[in-house]
Amino acid sequence: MLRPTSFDVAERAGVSQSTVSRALRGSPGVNAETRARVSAAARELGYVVDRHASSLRLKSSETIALVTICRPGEDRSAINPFYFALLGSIAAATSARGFNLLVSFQESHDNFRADFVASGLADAMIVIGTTSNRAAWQFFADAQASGLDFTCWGSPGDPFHWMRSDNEVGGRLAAEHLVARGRRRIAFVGPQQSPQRQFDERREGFAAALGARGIAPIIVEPPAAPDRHAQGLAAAAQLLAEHPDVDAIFAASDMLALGVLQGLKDARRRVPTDIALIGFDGIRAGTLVDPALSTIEPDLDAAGEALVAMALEDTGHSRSGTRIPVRLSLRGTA
Amino acid sequence: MLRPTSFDVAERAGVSQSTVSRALRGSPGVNAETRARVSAAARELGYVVDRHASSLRLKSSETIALVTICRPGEDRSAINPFYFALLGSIAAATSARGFNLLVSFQESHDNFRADFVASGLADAMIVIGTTSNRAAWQFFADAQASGLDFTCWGSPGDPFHWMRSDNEVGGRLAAEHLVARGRRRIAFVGPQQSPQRQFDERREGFAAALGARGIAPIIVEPPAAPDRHAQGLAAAAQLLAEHPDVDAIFAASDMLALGVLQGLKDARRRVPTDIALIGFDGIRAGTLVDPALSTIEPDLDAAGEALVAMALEDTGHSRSGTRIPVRLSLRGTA
DNA sequence: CTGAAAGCGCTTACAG
DNA sequence: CTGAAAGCGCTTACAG
Repeated sequence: MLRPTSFDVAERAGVSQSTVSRALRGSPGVNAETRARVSAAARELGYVVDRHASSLRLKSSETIALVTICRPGEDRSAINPFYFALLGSIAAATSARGFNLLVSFQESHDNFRADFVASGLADAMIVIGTTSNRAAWQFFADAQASGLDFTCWGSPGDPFHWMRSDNEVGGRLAAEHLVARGRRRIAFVGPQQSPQRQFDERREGFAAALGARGIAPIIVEPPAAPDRHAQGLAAAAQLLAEHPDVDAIFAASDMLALGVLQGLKDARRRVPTDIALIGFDGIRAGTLVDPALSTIEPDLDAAGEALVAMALEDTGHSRSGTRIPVRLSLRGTA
Repeated sequence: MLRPTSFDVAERAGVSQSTVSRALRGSPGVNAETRARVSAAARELGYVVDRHASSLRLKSSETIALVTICRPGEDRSAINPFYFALLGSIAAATSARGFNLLVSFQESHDNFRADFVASGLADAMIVIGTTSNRAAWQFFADAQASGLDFTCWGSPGDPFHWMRSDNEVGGRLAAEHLVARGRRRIAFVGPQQSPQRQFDERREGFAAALGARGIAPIIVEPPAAPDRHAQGLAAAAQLLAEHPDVDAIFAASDMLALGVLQGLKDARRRVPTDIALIGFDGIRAGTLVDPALSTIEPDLDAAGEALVAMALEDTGHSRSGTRIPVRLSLRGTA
């Protein structure tokens, strides 16, 4: 028999179908012996509750939908590994609740889609991914304006319920460390024109802490390039040309930092001897380069847990604005 | 009104509920004017078909379940990026069919789970992930022995329907390139005791091509270590100690190769001048190191597409054994 | 503590 | 071409 139903289990256990349902759901007030008999029958038949029937009845699917926004035309291996790691930690938090995780990578109007909750497929939606895809964030902003509710990672702007790293603290930690190591000609490399606030927050925390020590950072807007790594590479070249005496760099993300690192090597600058470097994100690839990248590392487990908790909260997203703690992870470059 | 139903749409459009269903599903034999009226009413109400009701009726969920096996205790950012990239390409292939993707990361008996199809949540299941978690592969082998059907990436052994890279060709391409560049003291670094055949295939293709040119490779079993990168690091040290005159290395995976590269640098060997290096997988991190890692790169788009097609086939997995094409991607190390 | 029955929101065979 | 009705497999209020 393919796919036995609760009626089959009932027949085998010699009880009614309603009793099977109650016994298997762990409802109170089912005789222990009856429950055991039902469980045995279910096991023998290989019975598994039909989730569609169950969800239809309960009006809840115990599923989270996770949308990851990509750059148009980008292949999957080029997606910033930070988002994959975040996806993994969201999956862990989802699974810890006994929920399922539906994932969707979206990049253009061809595949923008936000109806996971409307169709009943998911109880809540989380949106993460590149800040650089404006069409995508616009699509979700419009969806939210039409009454759709969801939670984002990052700072896509005002209409969203968001959750993000403690970016200012991260900037301050980087600044304090560089100054304590005697660096004085210090640069910040990061997008100034991003529609999202994350990079601004990192720069502001960094600049404020430097300012308190009487230092004004050199600010470098990365030149246009197809991805953050290429931007970092170009930014390093530009920075060295304009400020050859720079002795420390804080990059707004690890992918930028890895590009900067390559740019410094190409220019024969020694890292960290000549120039110290700190990134932001804590991606694994930072440990694979030489010297290994020092970075501000958000607590990803906490991020996944907080995103899922916030998405599932129906009380007006009271936790919107919660900050994920960060720490300075010192490896080779600073 | 929260979540309008097809009855609400019917009332607004002045037709019966069955007509709404037919119109929205694109059934033939619905008057064009009626269809337009129904579509308009649905749009106005923000109606979306309930997927649970629909799936229950149709006995099909248009969803693929993807299980990614992890190392126990490993955090999400440590998962081999190859599997994240494969996940992304599977998501693309799934989405191209209009299917949903349910993902589950599993690492131990605490969260092993294979009932996605049995519960109706998914129409098919794909299993990918680390070859090193024997308990996990044993769990899925047992599940398959009990009649569960699914498709795997890699070569977990006989009971599975699998799909994998053209590993022998990859080994041959690496060998031919190294010999053509004049290398003669050539090593293979890779696990010999893996329960999976992938690494063996890469070694066999490599050794056969070298053999045809009268060269016998040095075979290095990586020492035990917590992950492939650490294994590669240790393997490089061991290889240099035992065969200081080695002039080329083919590593069975990119993460191993990145460890080897670091080990060579630590030993002050110049890459590729003194020693050439080729990895396998084409992960993004290989482009971030200096020099960038040359590698055998499987066609991930083809892999995702083939895995989904195979999982969805119900005709006895006739495509089992299909090989994903690979190409030699020459970057800096060889 | 257990059973008969209603109903979740669809899809489609059947009748017209 | 359209409508009334059955039924997918559950959960639970209601009755006993």
